[in-house]
Order: sequence, then C-alpha cells, then structure tokens
Amino acid sequence: MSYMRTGAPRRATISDVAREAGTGKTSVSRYLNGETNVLSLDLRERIEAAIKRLDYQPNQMARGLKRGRNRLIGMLVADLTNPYTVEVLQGVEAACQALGYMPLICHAANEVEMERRFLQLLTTYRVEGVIVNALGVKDEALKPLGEGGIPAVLVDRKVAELDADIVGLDNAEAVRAGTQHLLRRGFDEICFVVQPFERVSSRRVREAAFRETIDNAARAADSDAAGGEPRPRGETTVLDLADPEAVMRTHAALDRRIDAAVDGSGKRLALFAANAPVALSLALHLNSHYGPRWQDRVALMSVDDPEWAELTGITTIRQPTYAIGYRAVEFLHERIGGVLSPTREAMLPGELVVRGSTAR
Amino acid sequence: MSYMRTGAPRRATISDVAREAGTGKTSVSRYLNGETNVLSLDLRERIEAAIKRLDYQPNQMARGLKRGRNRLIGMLVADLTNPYTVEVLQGVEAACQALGYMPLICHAANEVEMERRFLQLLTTYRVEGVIVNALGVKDEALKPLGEGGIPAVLVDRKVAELDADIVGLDNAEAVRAGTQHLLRRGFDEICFVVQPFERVSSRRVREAAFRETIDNAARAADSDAAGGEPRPRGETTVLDLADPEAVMRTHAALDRRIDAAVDGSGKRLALFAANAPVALSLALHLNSHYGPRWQDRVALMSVDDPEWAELTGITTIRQPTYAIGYRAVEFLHERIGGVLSPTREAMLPGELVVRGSTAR
DNA sequence: CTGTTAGCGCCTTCAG
DNA sequence: CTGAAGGCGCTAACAG
Repeated sequence: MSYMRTGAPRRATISDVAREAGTGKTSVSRYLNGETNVLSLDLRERIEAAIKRLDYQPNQMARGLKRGRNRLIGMLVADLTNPYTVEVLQGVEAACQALGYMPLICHAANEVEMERRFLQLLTTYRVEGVIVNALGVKDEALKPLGEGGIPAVLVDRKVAELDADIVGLDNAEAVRAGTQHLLRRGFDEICFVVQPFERVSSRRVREAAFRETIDNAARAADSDAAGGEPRPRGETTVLDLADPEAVMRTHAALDRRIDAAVDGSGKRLALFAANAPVALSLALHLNSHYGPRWQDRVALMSVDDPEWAELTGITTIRQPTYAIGYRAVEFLHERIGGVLSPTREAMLPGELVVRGSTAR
Repeated sequence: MSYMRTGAPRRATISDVAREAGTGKTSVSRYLNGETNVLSLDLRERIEAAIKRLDYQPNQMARGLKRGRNRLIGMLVADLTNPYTVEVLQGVEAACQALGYMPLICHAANEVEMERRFLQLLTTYRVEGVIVNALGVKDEALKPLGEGGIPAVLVDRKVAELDADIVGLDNAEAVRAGTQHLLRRGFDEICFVVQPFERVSSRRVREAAFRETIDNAARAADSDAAGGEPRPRGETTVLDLADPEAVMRTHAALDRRIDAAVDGSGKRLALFAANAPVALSLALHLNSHYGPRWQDRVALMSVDDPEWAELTGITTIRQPTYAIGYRAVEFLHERIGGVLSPTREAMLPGELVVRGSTAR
C-alpha cells in the first residue's frame, strides 16, 4: 500500500522551458502557437526537447487571461436525468470538439437557485458563450446573457427577457403529426398530459398544437354532413411531477377517464405524454394500477423516445437531439465570432416512431 | 425582432472599481476576500456602491492564476447514457456545492481517445483534482494523476498504474446477495451476463463473486448427503455491447439455453445482468424474441436500478450512487487539502430490490 | 529569425 | 486602516 504525495512539485512554466532551452519566453510561446515557420530548426528542436524533458504543459488560465478568450463555453442544463438532455449533450460535445471549445456542463437539477449560482459562476469564469436549457422561469440571473453580454443560445425553451438564438424540436409540427396519428388510428378520445406549461415555451407550444389539431379535426367532422367520422374529443391534463400529492390525484383522475372510456364506448382512451418524464410517470402508475397488461386498457404515446419505449412498445416522437446540440454550438460559435444578425430560430423535425401501443 | 450585439463592452476590472470608489486595488481586493473587518465603514460602503454600479464580478481565472488554485475539479465519466453515471453525478454536484468546488464534467463517451483528450485538457486548465470514472483501459494519459501529480479519486473502477483512493459499490457483497437471492428463490441454473470484464475491475469482481457464490452453494449441495437440494449450476456469459454482431450471437446462444431449461426441467433459467446496459440489451431482445410475456420463460435480475426496472418488474441491486459521488468529492477534498495517507477504499453497500421477475 | 518589454486581472508582501 | 509595487504564466507589440 503506497502513500500518496500531495505536494505537487509545481509544474514547469514557460520560463522554465525557455531557460532549459537556452532561449527566451517569446520563442517558446511562438513554438506553442504553431508559428513554427518563424523559428530556426535548431531552436525549434531545443525547445521541443526542453518541453519533453520538463513535461511542460501550457497553463490555459494564463493564456486565457492574456488573450481575453479561454475557449470555454457553459452548458446549463435543467435536468440531466432526462434522457433528452444527455442526448443533446452528445451533440454539444461533438460540436465543441470540432470547433475547439471546452464545454462546462452545469446541472441545475431543476432548481432555480442552482441555475442562478451556475450562471453567476460561468460569468466569473468568463466563459465565451453559454448554451442554456433553462428552467423556464423568468430569472434576473439571466440578464448578463445575450444582448451585449455573454453570447447565448437557448435549447428547447425560450426564456422571457432573453432574446437569443434558439434551437429545438419543431414542437408544433411534431405534436400535430402525433395527434393526427392517433386520430387516424381511430382514437377519438385523447388526453394530452403535460407538466405545468405556462412558463415553459416548448410545453406551451405542444399543448397549443394539440388543441388546434383536435379542434380542426372536430370541425371537419362537424362539417362532414354524412357523419361518417365520430367527433374527436381532446383534453389537456396537467401533471405536476414536482408535487407528489398532485401526481396521485391526477393519476386517479386519469384512471376514472380510462375506465369510463372502456366501459362506455368500449374504446381505449389515448394518453399523449408531452415528454418522457411524464410518460414514465404514467407508465409506472398504469403498470401498478392495471397490471402488466395495462396497455389493453389504454394507449400511451409520447414526445421523446426514452430507452424503455421500445421495451414497453409505446409509440413515440423522437427528437433530433444530437442535431439540436450540435446546431446550438454552431450558432454560439458564430455569435462568439461576432456575427451580428437577427436572432434565429432552428426548429428541427421530429420523427414518429410507431409501435404497438397505438395499434387499433 | 431585435439584433444581438456581440461586442461585449469589456467587463469592469478591479482597477475600474478602485477608481470608481476613489481608492486602491488593494482595498477592493480585501473587500472581495471578506477581510471586511480591516476596512473603515466609509470605504467599505464606497466600494460596495462602486461594485454595484459597475456590475463588477471578479475574474476567477485571474484569481486562480495568482493564488495557484481555482476551485475547479475535473469529473471524467466514461458514459453519461448510463443512468448510474448521472446518479453519481448528483452526489458529486451536491458535495461540490457544499465544499466550494466547481466540477468540470467531461464525457468520454466510451472512447479512449476522448478520455485522453479530456485528461490533457483538465491538466492544462490546472484543475485541483480529478474524479475518474475511467474506461478501464491502461492509459498513459493517466500518468499526470495521483502520486505527486494532480490528486485523483477513482469511482467504480480501478485503473492499472493509478494508485488512488477509490469509492464504489461493495461489488462482491452485492453480487453474492443477488446470487443467493436467486438460489433461495429456487433458481438452480443461473447465467451471469457481463460485458468483457478482464480490464474493468468492478466487472471482474462481480464475476468472481458470482462464481464463488455458486461454487460454494454447489459444494454445500454435494456435501448435503440427504440430497434435498439440487446442485446449482452457474455460468458466465460475456456480452460485448460494443460489437453488434457479437451481441446477436450471444443473444441467440442465451435463447437456446432458455429454451433448453424450460423444455428440460421446466424451470426458468435466471439471467443475472452485471449492470443496467446489459440488462437493457437483454430485456429488449427477450421482449422482441418472446413477446411481452417473456418473463414467463426467463427470470431477469440486474445490478443497477434503472428507471424502467419498476416498469418491467425486474429485481435489481440498487447502488448507493449519490453517496458514491458525494464521498468521492470528500476524499478528493482531503487530498487537495494535503492529506497524506495510504490510499483508501470506500465500498458502499447496495440494496436488493425484489420485484416480480424473481418470484417463483 | 530572436529577445526585451509590457501588461491581462488579481492577490500579497511591505511599508506607510 | 490603507496603498504602492511586484509577480502569477503567458502573449503581443516592439526593437534588434
């Protein structure tokens, strides 16, 4: 069993290298920055050797201090336990690598206070830009961003008072497609389940798209004098995952509707979850309430395509997560580079993944 | 639609504040560092006002450069898509907040090259310590860590040539408990499924514990002259998730064993997955191969307790992920503080979560 | 081609 | 109690 030494023997600095190579700091600096064509072969080799001998590694902090840029960008995420977030992250990381940035990942864990702290932290570390998957609350702490402050790009959700580029799913189109899928499959009673949506723009858009699609279908059925189609009914249910009591109440209310549908028309009610966390909450409850064959009683589909979707066979709308992350960094890179243009909006298309749950 | 300005108006520096407050940088610095008792009330107030007026925020980079410490620690993770990792992260974050560190999360995405790059990066940013959930490969890039270099703490897996504190699950005990649970439940043919385990210490320990537990039980059955107990049989199957071809072959081989067990003794074979990714791979395959009622044919249990475990009703061994992350930071903090002691090993107990899959 | 000189923003002696 | 001066490690003009 060996002992760990902690008295780190102070890393070599550029001066050490210069001395070791018998030259000045400037030449070493030039070498480091690839201005290798301006150095005599001899000098270059001496520097190279010295660096190797001292195991020298330039101090990024000092570099950043001098140059005024440190290649750091902040990635503020609301919730890492949401698979969506991790997937977006993969795109962000790939783009960062390609463009030479180092992402600082900050996990707010759905807490406003955390979000505030991290934003503050990122500012003091002088990151060159920030990618924000914010909680959605209107937050003073967001002020240093955008508009003359640190360049920022939003992911998935807009934030009041922060006018910045945004990239995310084409929510309206995705939910419309999903709802129409359900209608075509003959589900004429659909319940859209979503977390409290007033403050989160993507949820708001999804909910609105659902209502609109249903309303349009209802109107169409009305005007279809022949009356072949039944008039679809749609309703929005709010599921507040942050409040266990409320969750139980909502679950119970849904159970009643499910039972009423089966006992009445004999048809399955369709539950359309606005995202994966909601879908999981529903699936867990239904499974425990109705048993493993719960899908005989109710159809579930969801925005987001978590790993368990295939396992349980529910239809989903897969988000282009990787592309979202990648694009966000590209936008940010342009802003950091000084691009001046109106704020942009990239709404990427989702993909409907049809599985057994929405079979007739 | 508004335009974004990018020409950030250069943030205020300590000199600006000093000038604005009509004093010297020293006093401002003192104010910032809480040496507030050494300042006259008047001066303190002027500084406070100036800071507010200029919206001044000290530059951490410059601070770090001067002080030689920047409160940054690196968190190198092998795979963020593994729920285990995210859960550990929560503990890490909580501890960092409590101890005043800022974790830089680096995601190697299971690629050695990435791991190398990040390690290098963390070094150049002069992080004060690193928490390493390494890929497990023997890697030159790990050399700057531990022993006289940057303090490091390992999570879950040891790494050859890096002698550092380590914290993780008490793998041996956990797998023993799991295996014994299966035996008690009457499963006498058990297949332990694990990713290639030679190079990853935790997998190695888990596999060994499985073998040992089975062997002991077999011996006990042999010596039980009365012969009441059947002699349990255990086998290890390697599932290489990185190789799709191999995965298919392994799945098929398992199918044959499952069928043989049912057709032979009429008993269900038990599959014991060494972690969640393995369990998911198995569950997805079994579900598609045998249909939604696959659990009638085979019992599945797993180390790790992913979100879909409850949904599908499989028995698991939940890891104390949060505690693991928290403890890792505590260890690291001590090392950073200069604690000199033999390398420590914190093996935290898991928790058996019994669900329907292992019912007789 | 090469070295000298000034800082980047901050903290820390060391004298007032 | 307060401020001036020096330097952390590095880069960017300037001169040679």
